[in-house]
Amino acid sequence: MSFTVGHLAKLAGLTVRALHHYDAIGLLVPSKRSESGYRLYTQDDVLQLYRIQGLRRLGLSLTEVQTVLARDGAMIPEMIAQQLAELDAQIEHATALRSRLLQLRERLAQGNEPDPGDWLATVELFSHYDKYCSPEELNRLMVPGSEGEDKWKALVTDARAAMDRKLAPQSVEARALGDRWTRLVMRRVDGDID
Amino acid sequence: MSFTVGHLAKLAGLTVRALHHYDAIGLLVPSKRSESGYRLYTQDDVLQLYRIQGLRRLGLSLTEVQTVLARDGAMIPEMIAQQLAELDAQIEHATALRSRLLQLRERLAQGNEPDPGDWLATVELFSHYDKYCSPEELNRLMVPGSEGEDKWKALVTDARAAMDRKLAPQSVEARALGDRWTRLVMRRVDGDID
DNA sequence: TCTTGACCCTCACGTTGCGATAGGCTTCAC
DNA sequence: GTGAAGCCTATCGCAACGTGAGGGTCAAGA
Repeated sequence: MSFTVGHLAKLAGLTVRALHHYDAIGLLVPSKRSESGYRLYTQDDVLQLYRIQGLRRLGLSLTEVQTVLARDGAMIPEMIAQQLAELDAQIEHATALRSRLLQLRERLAQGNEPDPGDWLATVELFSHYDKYCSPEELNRLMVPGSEGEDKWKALVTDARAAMDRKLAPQSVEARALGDRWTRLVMRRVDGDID
Repeated sequence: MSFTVGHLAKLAGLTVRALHHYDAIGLLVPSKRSESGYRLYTQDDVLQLYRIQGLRRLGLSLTEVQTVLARDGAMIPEMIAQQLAELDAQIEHATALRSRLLQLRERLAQGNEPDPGDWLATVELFSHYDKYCSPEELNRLMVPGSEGEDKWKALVTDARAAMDRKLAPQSVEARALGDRWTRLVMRRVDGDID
């Protein structure tokens, strides 16, 4: 009693190509081949495939599935813990991104139908705000004690105020801000600090 | 006033290789080259890179960024909506997976330190339960009105009861269940229904 | 018997966003 | 003038298959 790839694929709800792939990487090698070279899967193979699918449904990669099966299922608790940690990180990340998008959408909606170009500028400003006002990025560029430190702080303060006032991105003031900022950064980079 | 790749990379917080890549795919082609072939980025290039990074921080792929920039930022609202939808789906998926893992962990913890092999069996059973007791999968295999329909229903009921009783996966009863299930599925697939 | 259709086989390239070499110029500072 | 950075192009690698291309195999019907 054995299955061809097509049968097994239908049975397991995946494609023939996927089974070919599993075979190629050694994850599920059919126990037999017909004389003409057809893959023949036995009942044990089917069971193994179920195990594979079970682990995949827990979010493991094919490689991870392979090692878990190789170790005969020891270390499953560790895998679960790891998966949970990754999932939590993922969820947190996605949630943060989501709230950022909501915030941006609101901001764009308030500016009553601006130029298409304005949207881009807003996104750009928005992302700068996000990027350079985060402590991490500030630390990266603002080596404490270096010459321009106070200028940076002033600039950041001004920029933050501008964002809060919802300064039009095309305005003279906004351009001036961008200019100040560009000049500072260029000095950093040209001076090759870091 | 222009930047070399290295400078721009440091400035933007990404690698030289990434900028090479952006160049290769036409996302950010430096406006100039030095005589010896060095990439030289102008201020406008830098601004474009900021736009790119802004859009990337919203979760867009490089291709999406490219089309948004090509259309001069029109369709940003649509992109936002789409991103939000994808994020919601992602969050939902991750959350579901998370709760599944928690459930499994609990189940494994309750079985006081079983064989390693038992873990695998439990995962397998668990995943079957998950898979074949979901309405979607049942529909796929259980063509209504077909001959074995009632047998399937009985089997599913028994399996569900077994899961609830936390039947040991190695027990005779569990094996019998697995057998019944295998036989039914094989009839389906061999009979080439679908 | 021949043929048709539904299978099966083995390559092998495409996807995403770069990382990681390899082999070889250029430029700058000492 | 020479060594250390920094630049160039080109290519392989990664995850998990999708999607053909080109060609055998197998059961059934005309």
